[in-house]
Amino acid sequence: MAGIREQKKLETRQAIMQAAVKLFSEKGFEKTSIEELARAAGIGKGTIYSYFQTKSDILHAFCEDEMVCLHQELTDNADKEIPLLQQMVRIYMSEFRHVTENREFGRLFMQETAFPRDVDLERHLENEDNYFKLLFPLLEKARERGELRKDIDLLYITGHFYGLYLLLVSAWYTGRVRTEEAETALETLFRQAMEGLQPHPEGISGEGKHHE
Amino acid sequence: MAGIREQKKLETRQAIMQAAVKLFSEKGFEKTSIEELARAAGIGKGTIYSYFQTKSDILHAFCEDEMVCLHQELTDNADKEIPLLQQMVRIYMSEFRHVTENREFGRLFMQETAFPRDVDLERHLENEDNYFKLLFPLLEKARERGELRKDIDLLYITGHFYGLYLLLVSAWYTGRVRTEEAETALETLFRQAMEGLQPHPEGISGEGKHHE
DNA sequence: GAATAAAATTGACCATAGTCGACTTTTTTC
DNA sequence: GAAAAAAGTCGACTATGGTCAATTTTATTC
Repeated sequence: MAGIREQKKLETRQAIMQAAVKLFSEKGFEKTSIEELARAAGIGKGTIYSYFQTKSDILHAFCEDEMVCLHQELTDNADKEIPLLQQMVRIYMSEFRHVTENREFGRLFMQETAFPRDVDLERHLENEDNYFKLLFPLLEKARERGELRKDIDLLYITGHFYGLYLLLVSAWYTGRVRTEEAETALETLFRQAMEGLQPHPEGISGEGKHHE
Repeated sequence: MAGIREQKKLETRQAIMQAAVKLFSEKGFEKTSIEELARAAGIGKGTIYSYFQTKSDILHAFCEDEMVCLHQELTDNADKEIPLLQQMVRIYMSEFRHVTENREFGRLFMQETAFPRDVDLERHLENEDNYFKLLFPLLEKARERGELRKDIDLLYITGHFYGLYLLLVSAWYTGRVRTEEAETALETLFRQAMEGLQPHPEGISGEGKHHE
């Protein structure tokens, strides 16, 4: 019976994660010691390190679980027919809400996601690939509908949206954008990215170039 | 005579910074202990904490010195007459080179810059303001030349460029962009942001800059 | 220049992230 | 089912970031 062991491993991991979520939420990440966490999970301190390499790994594991769940949800609910702009706002706002739900969790997650340590690269790239799998079909559809230029690599397109998303989260952490304003801000940024920052050649959509 | 004391304070700070740069470069940030650093600077461990609040503060102090220096340089060398696109590429590439010169330094700096801890907010905002002071005049000039839409807030314009810069650095840390490719990638992204991601109404490919 | 006040320095000390070899439990082998 | 092997658990131990009361150095007052 090779089952008992694996069963137990899963349960222990669960116990750690549950204790972590509870304690981190109650007292914050920094204020929770590993020893305390171990006690709360009903195991020894050393055991934690056979499930996670570092303290922040525990946090990341949680965030990643959330993200996987979120991606699944997004994949299922993706409405491929509404305009790309709205699709993107919807997707990134879901992520935004998850990330900013707990300020400290989110900060560590973003720091690690945007500028990962070399140790975490592999895990990170895998995660990123999931993203592309989610986004590319949507972008292709949008392109077919004529909403996207055909001379820009899809990777670059995702880059534009992701860059602006990073900006939004950054602005949230510096207090320049409040939670309530976030969606409007993101939509504005995305729309501007679609339309371009330079004036439109023949004064088409919306804005004039009235000189002086 | 109130001079001796202040003189010494400056010298000690210098000594710490020098030792830090040396040791951090040689052995990396994590591997250098505060005690070691203190010995190298010829002072006691506790003294360091009357100059810097935390270990990473030492790193940030260094990075900020660099940045101030860089900003000065950029302000002096800014050529307000060349196209905005090139100005922006030049500015952000200078910063990119500084940040990526030392991988580990840069990572911590970016993590803290993009998603600052609440403790560091004030310092961060001050830094950001310097940025705006550098960029706004350039953007205004560009706008006068008809290179920028007039219906977008300048803050948003800087946001677009900064977001794409964040993306570039992020892509560098994940290995998706190599150092040699960075400038081309950034220029491409910036140009696309200027032109917009959606097809141009009259099939004009974006060169439609009838200036002069 | 002696006495006093203020500022700066220090290293012993504390808390805790992470390690490691001894120990316990499960699985495999015969 | 007993013995050996493998996998998992544990907490004492190490290393280090950060604190603080005692000490030394500098400035001020008379």
